[in-house]
Amino acid sequence: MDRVKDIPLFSNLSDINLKALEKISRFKTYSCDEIVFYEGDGPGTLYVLTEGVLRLYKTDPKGNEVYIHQFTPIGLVGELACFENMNYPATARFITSGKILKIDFKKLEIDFFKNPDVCMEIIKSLTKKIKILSNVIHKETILTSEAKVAKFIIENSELFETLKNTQIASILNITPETLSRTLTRFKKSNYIIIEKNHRINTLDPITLTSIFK
Amino acid sequence: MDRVKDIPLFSNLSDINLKALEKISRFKTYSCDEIVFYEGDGPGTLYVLTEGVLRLYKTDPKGNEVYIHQFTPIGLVGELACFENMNYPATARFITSGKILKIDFKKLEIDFFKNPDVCMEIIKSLTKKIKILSNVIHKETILTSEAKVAKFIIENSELFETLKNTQIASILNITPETLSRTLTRFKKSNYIIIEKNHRINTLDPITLTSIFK
DNA sequence: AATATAAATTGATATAAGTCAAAGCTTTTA
DNA sequence: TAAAAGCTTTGACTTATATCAATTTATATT
Repeated sequence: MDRVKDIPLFSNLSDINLKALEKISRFKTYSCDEIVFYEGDGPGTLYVLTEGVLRLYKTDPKGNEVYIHQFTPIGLVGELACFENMNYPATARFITSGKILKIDFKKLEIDFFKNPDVCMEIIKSLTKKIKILSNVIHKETILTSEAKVAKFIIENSELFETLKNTQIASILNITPETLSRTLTRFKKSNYIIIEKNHRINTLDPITLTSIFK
Repeated sequence: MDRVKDIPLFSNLSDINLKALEKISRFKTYSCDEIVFYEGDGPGTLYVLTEGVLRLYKTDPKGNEVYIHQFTPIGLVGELACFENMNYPATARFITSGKILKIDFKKLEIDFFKNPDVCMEIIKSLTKKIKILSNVIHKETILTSEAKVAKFIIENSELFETLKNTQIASILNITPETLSRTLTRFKKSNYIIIEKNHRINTLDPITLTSIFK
């Protein structure tokens, strides 16, 4: 994906608009761990993630990362800061290698957004983002650590095979110790079995679900 | 405000669209404490708040209200649930008397959103909402109780005159006891003075700001 | 003004989760 | 395959904030 018109968000643009867009944007490749923008950076650039996994997180006063979300292609990133002309509320860092289309937002014509198809795509993208944020709020304000772990087991059991417990803990914004203790409790209660290859076997999904629902 | 066309979101609609909209919507007045929708309710209705103050909150497993936001006119409410066809993620309750335009979302023509002005207004409304949610996340995941109170004093000192400490505590999602203890500490450190009529006098805004920034 | 009701304060205690440190496992590297 | 590095587990301890209860202070009502 090396062309602007391959991005669904822009696929319905007229050739004129497309040309204009190409003039004010460029693709950039990133390697793993590279930062796209920092929390607090001023706005100005709209990003379209086209390759790789991009992690958004905030940093608390102790310096800990507070996980917000991981984006996978294709998606708009940083539109809040652009549309509301505010600083980025989170840091974006690639956790794989990746590629992004960087758009100079200030040079974007206003009537560009008047294209109904673009509008609809942006609305879709924004509602998707609201859903993500809404889930973050639920996770961080309503769920206990135990409930977070139970929810993760039910909804993402397959990730146990590929992720270390430290990585899961960081996604859940809990410490590895708390995750370990919670898993041990679930094992002792016979809710789960963790097999040799770190595959998780959910014995009692009903009870586990009742912990977070 | 009793007519659909008085709502800015719809002010640019054609007469035909306006007529259609009027057919699938109706105004409803609410008294204080009335619930508009509960967390978990199925979608289907889009709300436009036209009068009053509408509080959105979630409920944690212990039954406590977790404050999300208070909306004042004019604003869209419940669009996430409609656009994403999911259950409402929070409960909406009027804390004053109020009025709302209820729109039957399913009957809304898709090409209705193709109107560029409506689109732009919806995008504006959505980004505003993302900003709100982004702030909620910041407040609830990054700030300590002390930082929440410091931020509230700096950004909303005028509200001390009209709100009881219990109400402020509920907005900050902390207990009245914690708020009281924090204010006492700030008073002892000479950051603030609380005057007779519950007016707050900020003596050291710089230090207070440094607590949450 | 006297009383009743509501709100704020204070102290004691409980609790969930984080921190630190050591020991035991795995995985990677050489 | 041995050594090193990186994870995971476990125990002891700390911390921030909630909870519960009693008291004091404000506000509203008669």
